[in-house]
Amino acid sequence: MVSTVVLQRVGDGVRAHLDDGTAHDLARAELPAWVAAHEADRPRWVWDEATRWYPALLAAGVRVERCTDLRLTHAVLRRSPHVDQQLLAGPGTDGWDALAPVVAEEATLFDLADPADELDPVAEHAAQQRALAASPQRGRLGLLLAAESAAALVAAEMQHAGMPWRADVHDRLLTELVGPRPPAGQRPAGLEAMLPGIRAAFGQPALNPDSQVELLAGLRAGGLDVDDTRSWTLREIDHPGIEPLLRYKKLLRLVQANGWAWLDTWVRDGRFRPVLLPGGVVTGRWAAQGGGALSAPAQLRGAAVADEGWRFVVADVAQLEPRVLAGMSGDTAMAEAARARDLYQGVVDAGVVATRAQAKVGLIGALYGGTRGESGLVLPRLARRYPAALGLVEQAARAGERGEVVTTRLGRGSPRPGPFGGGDDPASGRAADARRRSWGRFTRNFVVQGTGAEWASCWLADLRNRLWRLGDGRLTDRPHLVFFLHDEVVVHTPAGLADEVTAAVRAAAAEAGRLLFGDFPVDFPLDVAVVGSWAEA
DNA sequence: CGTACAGGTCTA
DNA sequence: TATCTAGACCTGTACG
Repeated sequence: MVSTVVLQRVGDGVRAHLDDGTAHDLARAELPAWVAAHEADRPRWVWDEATRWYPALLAAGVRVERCTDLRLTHAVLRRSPHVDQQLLAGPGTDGWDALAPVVAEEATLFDLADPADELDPVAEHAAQQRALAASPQRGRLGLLLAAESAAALVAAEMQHAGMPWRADVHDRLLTELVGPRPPAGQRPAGLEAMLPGIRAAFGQPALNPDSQVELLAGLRAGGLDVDDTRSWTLREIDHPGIEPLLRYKKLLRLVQANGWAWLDTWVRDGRFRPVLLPGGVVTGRWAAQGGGALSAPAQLRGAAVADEGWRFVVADVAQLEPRVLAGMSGDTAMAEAARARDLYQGVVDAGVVATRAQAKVGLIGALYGGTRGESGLVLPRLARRYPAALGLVEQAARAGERGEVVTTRLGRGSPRPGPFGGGDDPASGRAADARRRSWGRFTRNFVVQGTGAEWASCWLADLRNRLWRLGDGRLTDRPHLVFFLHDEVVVHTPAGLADEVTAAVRAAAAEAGRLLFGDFPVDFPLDVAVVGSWAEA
């Protein structure tokens, strides 16, 4: 019975190292069947990097339960202050540091030149295991490594399945907003028709709102005292031309970012498949490439439609980060407020502030380091009532200002700052202070955003396994994840299993809370919707 | 003429 | 007296 199998590319083939010390050489084409046969033992598959292995397995219909993604785990261990870096050091360290995921499909054509082939996954795995075992935080770090690796599996599976996306619906939505698709290089008719009114309103017959420079000049020539053309700047101005101009800018932006060109580029065979990169952000959040997956516009989510006979289960956790802060600081008063479905209302009900809006800006200010305006006004009251929570982020900020590394709940370390500079003259001293405070805001947010990302990875990892057990057959025959964005998931499921999926999503959230915070009573209530289209959630 | 950057806007 | 975290990505424009 093997518990670990390290996979390594050797020439054109694959060498599988079992933990009984034996190794098996396989042809590349034999791998999926071999993995499928051994998956019955539920081993942990260890590979250099999931995007170099898992897509081909999924394409062959093979799903694995567990893996170690050495690139991701290496990155975590390298930056964690809880790890003795000497134990990780070796001749391959620089190579592992530099290893990048395979993003473009064409990259696989250049397999032969892949720098990953120079790396030794067996040696790296052994070094990582030694470093982990020697860490005083091995429990939490081990959980983080497992969660990070599971996230790599989720990302590959989501790309494999794709988000159902109806090009015809998308086209209809666009047409309703700006008219039918125009010839390349032309404005849609709906936008073109808005121009005369806007130009007349500002008395600028040649005004071109598509150019920021021309728009700014035109508005100033028309008598408006503005220094930029941002929406929130223009919104403050009382002028009859502003409303149609803002409407024009919003529609133009929509067409430019998610119009027909987006559809042509990113939707194939009824699926939207962005490249998703777990751990792609320093805080541990996922990054994405292609199709602007991190900013999928709410306005067009109606084009995401579940297949015939299928449904979406859309779930998001409200106010994830304040809840995470309550858990990691052990602040029982804030956990009490988090018992409410709406944490901000919980703060109001506790008599800390008068309105929900105050609770929201106050807490967001605490997480981001805002001190101005409304946020600054209510901060002292929050600090009195929630000393542990506010103290934790305050300490993280001070540590960052001193140039120290801060860590998340599970031990992800923040990057080290560059030199803050400074000098004898007042100007450079002020600049250095500004950089210090700026870095403090970053570390303040790092501990919370990063722990939020850890909670989300644990949620995903557990949910993934629950979903698998709900169905039969291949991944895309069963309920499966199709989208994830920081604190929101979309599951595509046969309609008959939607209720079970809903229960699974909730159970996984509860499990994630236990994994991170043990018995500490902080809730992570979900908003869950079973819908036919993403827009209905 | 290709690249880099500024400005802007979308997401959590 | 300070423009509050993390991203992606589009266009127009300046630059080498």
